[in-house]
Amino acid sequence: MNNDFEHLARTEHLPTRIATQFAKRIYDGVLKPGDKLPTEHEMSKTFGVSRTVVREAIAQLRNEGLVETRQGVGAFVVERTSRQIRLEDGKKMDRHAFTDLYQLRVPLEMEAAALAAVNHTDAQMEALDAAMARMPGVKDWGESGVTADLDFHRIIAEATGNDYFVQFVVAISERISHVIAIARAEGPLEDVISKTISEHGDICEAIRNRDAAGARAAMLRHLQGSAQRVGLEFEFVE
Amino acid sequence: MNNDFEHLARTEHLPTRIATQFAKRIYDGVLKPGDKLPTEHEMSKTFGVSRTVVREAIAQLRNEGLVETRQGVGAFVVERTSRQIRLEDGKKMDRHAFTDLYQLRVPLEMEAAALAAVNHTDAQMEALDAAMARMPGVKDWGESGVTADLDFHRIIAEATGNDYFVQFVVAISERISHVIAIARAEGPLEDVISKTISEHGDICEAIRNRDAAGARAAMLRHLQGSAQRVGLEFEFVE
DNA sequence: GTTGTAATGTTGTCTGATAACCCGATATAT
DNA sequence: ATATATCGGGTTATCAGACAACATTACAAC
Repeated sequence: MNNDFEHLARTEHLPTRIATQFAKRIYDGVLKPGDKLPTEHEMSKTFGVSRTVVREAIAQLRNEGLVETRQGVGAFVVERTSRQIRLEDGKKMDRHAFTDLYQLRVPLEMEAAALAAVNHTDAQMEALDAAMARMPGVKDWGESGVTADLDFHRIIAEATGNDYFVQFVVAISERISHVIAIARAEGPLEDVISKTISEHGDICEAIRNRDAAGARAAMLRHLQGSAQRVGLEFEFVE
Repeated sequence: MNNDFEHLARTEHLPTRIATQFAKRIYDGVLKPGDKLPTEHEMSKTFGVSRTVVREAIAQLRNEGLVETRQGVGAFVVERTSRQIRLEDGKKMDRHAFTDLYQLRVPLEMEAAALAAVNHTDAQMEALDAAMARMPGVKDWGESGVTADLDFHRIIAEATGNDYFVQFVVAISERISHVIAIARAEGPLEDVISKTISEHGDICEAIRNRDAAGARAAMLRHLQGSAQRVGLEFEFVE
């Protein structure tokens, strides 16, 4: 069987090529929400591939939240408002991508800290204290250290009362922390930990006092300190 | 053939059930990065489903960025640092989810405006002016109005020089704008448009003058104004 | 007019086969 | 002895055709 994809990347496998093609049509508005995609049989015929491949392509679109399938009926383009928010990011985590991601992280976490200061519950404050209490026990910056740091940031995000912050902060900080754990620090470990604890403490206190501006500032100092400890420059416009 | 999924939701179709199961194992650390998944044949046998289903399940995991497959070798759990950033968001866009998303948008776009003020190129400034010039022609807040507004915000994001901002801002503002287009405004359309133009103008000028703080403030005013025009309250901690 | 039923089209799943590919083992050549 | 070439087994990728499950529509029966 001949296929019609000579103009596309040879490396990508068939289902991805087809899915990409339809994704483009959807984003470009050629296929509008509610529109029905061709049947699997039709697509199989027009693209010159087996139904297996077509099905996998459609599954991909479904996973990306672009279409939804109904058995016995067909595949339909979903409403824009109910699409997933997702970031493609094939990029390697080189130094450049890393600083860019860090740059995005900063305003998010600052705002999260501010909102947490205003909105946190008593239970969340306790959870934050508990997370802090775990820090001094950290002996290396492997699993336990990273996890403890991650927990701290996640709990703050949760204290905003806004689930979007939790998802974004967790996704981003998780990714960054693991890089940090590898790219690791200049200077002795004790210094890193003690400084981290001290900065976390500042944030903690500001939140406890429901001091939004203070929390924001403390978070900025922490992120700047953390970045500096791994020898990273990032631009934050005052 | 009998299957072993009675304990799971009956509604989900087979591939999703299997994929979910493996995703859980990965997130729980039972399967660590680098680990090899069972072969398709094995999984087919142990789960009591056909290889078609297994393949689709694996494709789903691959789309979620959790595993990567190598032809002739197998499927492997990917490193955490190279996983996609993605936000699950099955939620309906009710008023509550909308304000939450808006709350996330604000600090992002403020920072984007500030960075754009510092980093923009001449070409990007021209693109911004061009986008502004298109606004007065908007007659309704349907396709053209939404697109023009979206363009404005996207160009600012691009002017940060940081691709992550582009992706986040586009994903979020796109989603919000389409809701706004529907939920539409109290008050006459001319007012909405003229106010939008005026606020965009302020942002534009601040960016032109490379006034980061001004851009940030102007963006905040714009977002607050925009929210207010659709009768939305949101919390932004000063 | 409503309800039951058959027909049809579509997605979901199954089965078995072939092609493309990777990797290690063995054989061969230098 | 080392390097290279070839082969074989295992795995994923794709193909082909079938049946099952489900939705929609049209039509028949009441």
